[in-house]
Amino acid sequence: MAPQVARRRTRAPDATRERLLRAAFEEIHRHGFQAASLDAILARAGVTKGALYHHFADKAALGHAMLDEVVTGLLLQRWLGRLQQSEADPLTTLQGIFRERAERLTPQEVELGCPLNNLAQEMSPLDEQFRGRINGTFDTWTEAFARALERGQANGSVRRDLDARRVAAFLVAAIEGSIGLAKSAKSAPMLRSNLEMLAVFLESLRPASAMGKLQ
Amino acid sequence: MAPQVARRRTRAPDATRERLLRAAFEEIHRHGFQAASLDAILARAGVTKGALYHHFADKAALGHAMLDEVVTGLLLQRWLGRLQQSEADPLTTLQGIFRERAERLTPQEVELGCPLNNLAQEMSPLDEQFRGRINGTFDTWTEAFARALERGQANGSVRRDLDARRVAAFLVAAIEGSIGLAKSAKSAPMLRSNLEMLAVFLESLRPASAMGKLQ
DNA sequence: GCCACTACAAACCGGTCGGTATGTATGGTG
DNA sequence: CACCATACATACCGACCGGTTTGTAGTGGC
Repeated sequence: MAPQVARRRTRAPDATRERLLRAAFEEIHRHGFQAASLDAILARAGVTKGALYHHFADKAALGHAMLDEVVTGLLLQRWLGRLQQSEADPLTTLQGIFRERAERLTPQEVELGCPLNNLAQEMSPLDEQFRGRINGTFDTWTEAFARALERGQANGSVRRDLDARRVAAFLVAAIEGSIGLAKSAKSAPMLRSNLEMLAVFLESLRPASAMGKLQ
Repeated sequence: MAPQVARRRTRAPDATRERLLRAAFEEIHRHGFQAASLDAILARAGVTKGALYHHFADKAALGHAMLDEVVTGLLLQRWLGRLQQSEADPLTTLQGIFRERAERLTPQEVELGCPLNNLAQEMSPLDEQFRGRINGTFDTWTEAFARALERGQANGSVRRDLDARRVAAFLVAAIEGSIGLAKSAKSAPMLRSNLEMLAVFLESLRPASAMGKLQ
């Protein structure tokens, strides 16, 4: 019943799966999860529905795998890649990260926004599985910032009267909000300005004794 | 061909239109614009497709009208209602607004997030008409904050080395990011914490000469 | 070199979507 | 009171959606 006339390439299941994940990422990044069409994803990946449903149970499973295997890694690499191995004090390191992100903005980042936050805003009220995974990544991110701040508190480079966890959560929220507003305004300068404001804000987290040499 | 058996109530075109706008607002707030079903909106409004397409050209027109006539007003009322008539200095007024919002959080606000930002994140890359309207509202909001800060700069209650417009844009972005992250975390305390952090941040915008009496 | 199983390809399906065609009840106007 | 534009209600449509079924080509193990 299936004519089977078309190309049949050499088999490469892992590569096929990754092509699907990447195509799903790109389609979903632009259209959102619900509005992303499987046919569009398949066309972009260059495979057929048979391949998709061989590798994934349904559209939701594709979305979950895409989150776990594409989005989370990308985000954590972008925003806390240099956080662990940096030898500077945590605030300087964070400022460096923010300013590096501001410099390296791609047009896609401004136009489409943060893939994690996009999914969060779309899916959180609709699907607990999505919300749980997304929130887990936000939590990892926040925890990493918080631990960096705590290290700074331990060695005296960060004010000790702060709740590191709450400051970290604020930073993540401000980053995502800045990306989102810049996307709505289609303005890379707006995003750069907000990231710079965050870097300046970080300066206010240094102990008073350290303020002198910086002003 | 149309049996016309059902109830036909008294005519009230304005009320019907408003019922449609309100139903659209609620469905879209939860599901997003693209995923919001016209049938669900009609069921919620208690009218039929004939009524909808009598009042609006298509789904997009309904969305645009809903933005202009429901969302924008709601947002500006929430976030800059008391900004004009307050007699306190602008920073204190803004702190009051943030803390009042933190106290008056409804479960719906935390679960569903900001309707304007939801639409912004979903529709900005897909539809210039949506993006333009949404961005206009963000702009009005930012401008109102900026003008309040400028008034403070004029009367000496706000530092003059700040770019009021950029600070205002940062505030709006941080607010939206905070709402978005709290929605993902399903956490009203997180939103309250972030709004409080913003209020504290505002304190740092006072001139140095005014710092003494506050610390 | 055959075989069993994996990794797909292609056709197909019911359901839902936004949108339209058509008809009619309502209520102001002459 | 006749008329007619307005304000709907209902039935219907093609397109597309996610998902399933069916068939088969590639491929490692023996």
